[in-house]
Amino acid sequence: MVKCTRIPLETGAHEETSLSADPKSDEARASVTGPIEVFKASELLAGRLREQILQGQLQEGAPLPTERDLGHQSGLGRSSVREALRILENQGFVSIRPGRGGGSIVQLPDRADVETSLEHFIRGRRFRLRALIETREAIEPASARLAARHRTSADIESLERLSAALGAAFDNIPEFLRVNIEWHLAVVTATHNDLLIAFMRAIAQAVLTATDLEDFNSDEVRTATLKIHRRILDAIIAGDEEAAVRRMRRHVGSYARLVATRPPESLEKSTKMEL
Amino acid sequence: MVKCTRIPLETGAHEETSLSADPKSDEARASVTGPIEVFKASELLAGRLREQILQGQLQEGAPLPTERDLGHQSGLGRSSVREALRILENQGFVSIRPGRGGGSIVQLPDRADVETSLEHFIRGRRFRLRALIETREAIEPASARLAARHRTSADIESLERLSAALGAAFDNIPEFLRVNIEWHLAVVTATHNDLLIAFMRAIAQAVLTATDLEDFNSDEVRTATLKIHRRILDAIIAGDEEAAVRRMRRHVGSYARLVATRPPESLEKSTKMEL
DNA sequence: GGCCGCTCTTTGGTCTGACAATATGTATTG
DNA sequence: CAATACATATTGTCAGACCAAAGAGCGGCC
Repeated sequence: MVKCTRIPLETGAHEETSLSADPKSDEARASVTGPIEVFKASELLAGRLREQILQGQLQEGAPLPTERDLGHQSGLGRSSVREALRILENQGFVSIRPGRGGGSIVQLPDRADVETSLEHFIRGRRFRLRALIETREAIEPASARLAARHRTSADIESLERLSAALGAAFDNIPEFLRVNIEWHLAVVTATHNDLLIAFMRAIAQAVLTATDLEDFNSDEVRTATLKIHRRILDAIIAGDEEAAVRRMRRHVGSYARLVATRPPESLEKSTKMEL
Repeated sequence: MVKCTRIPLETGAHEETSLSADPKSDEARASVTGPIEVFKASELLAGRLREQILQGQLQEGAPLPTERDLGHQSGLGRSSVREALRILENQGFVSIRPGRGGGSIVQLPDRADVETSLEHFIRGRRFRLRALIETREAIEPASARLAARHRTSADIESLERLSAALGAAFDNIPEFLRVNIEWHLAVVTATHNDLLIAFMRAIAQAVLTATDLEDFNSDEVRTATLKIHRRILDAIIAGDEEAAVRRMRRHVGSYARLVATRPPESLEKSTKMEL
């Protein structure tokens, strides 16, 4: 039985290249063909299904055919179909459940998928503390502005609760740091901008572990943190965008300066360290 | 042969729950066990290998054992091993080549992996034009500052080249928009911050298609674009962070205002439209 | 001796068929 | 009628086979 090329999908790398055409010009043949990409059957099937999902031909919640049916329909074996589904599952396009009535149901990638991807990226490239801080300085002030613009009463309530929890954890430094991150996440959540939320959540964990082992959380720093948090939150509640962004910029900026003035060794330590 | 539970990996969901313990209290048994997560063999293996890579026990460039060897070592069948490798490949942790001397070699997820993930996310959730613009307004001004701080001569050269190309494409609107995006990408690239670069690249394509079909690219708008680009670039070259961030903020802000004042229908159109 | 081409071997890519695990539906039985 | 047991559909996994790709090594030719 023919193996590869019998796939009845539009392969995309099949375009009738007519190898027998123009066989004379043997020299001066300067890269008529770009680097030919070879696609695996599973990748082709996954791509095809993904495109159907993205273009709305497969609605969210719709069930895909069973693995065996997909195999018959596409002319592929079950293992190839399964690998395709594994790809889609990993990318967040289907969720698969075993058992009767199970199968693959269509969904769209959500924040969590982006977050794990970003998390892998950040964890993989250590050394990125500078990039993390710079990114925070980009995202958080803008988020404060958007939070002031879009915050709901639920957002405010959540922020107030976290603020109280932060004050209560004043003497428990690890807890203080944890709640602190949560507070910052709550600000970004109040933007109701999934893109910013996903990005901030992804770097939050990394920021936490980077700051955790540091001792630059003196009483004064923590007291100042509580104070500026209060003022930022007031601005957000009042809907004062300019004040919110200004105060948040100062807040994360002072943190960044604190990190920047640390002796390199301690940074070494924290960044090498797990991240 | 035993099937599932014989996996010699630390399953993580195996913890000796001792089903026979305390069989008397039949009522009032309030959730002793959280929701038990069931892991597939391929997921376990993929997770184990991923962790080894992230913790440096498997260096970048190191070859993994062959699929058959991995199967023997883990006690799994080859199909399970292959599905695990498909996951890792998809996440950017290995690259696989067929043929003799081929196999799986370890690598770390790079920008491209993050970008595809973000791209899927953005394409999946249409309706996100507001989020895209807000994110641009967060990222680009900050990027301008960092570009002014970290730009190299190569960055400047690239930006100058794109500026010239943008001027040359003044009358070719699609080309103008394309080069325009490239110019903005070049600014972010000059930050040398992979996180910001990945994020911007991911939204760039979406921004382009969202703005493409709009007619709010009048002569005046394009002329103004060229002018402000010049001024931003001057600030970046001069290393004037404050000017760079201020001008860039005005630039993307005016764009955002332009979009915001459009009649909703046209936004409808562009956002529904493919993205 | 050095280069070209052939074959050989290793490796991933795919198919097939079988059985296990799982979850739902349905009949059976007290 | 409810609880239980069985039937069934579907994913999860394994084993073995063969195909396809691509470097390794060998041999022949100049």
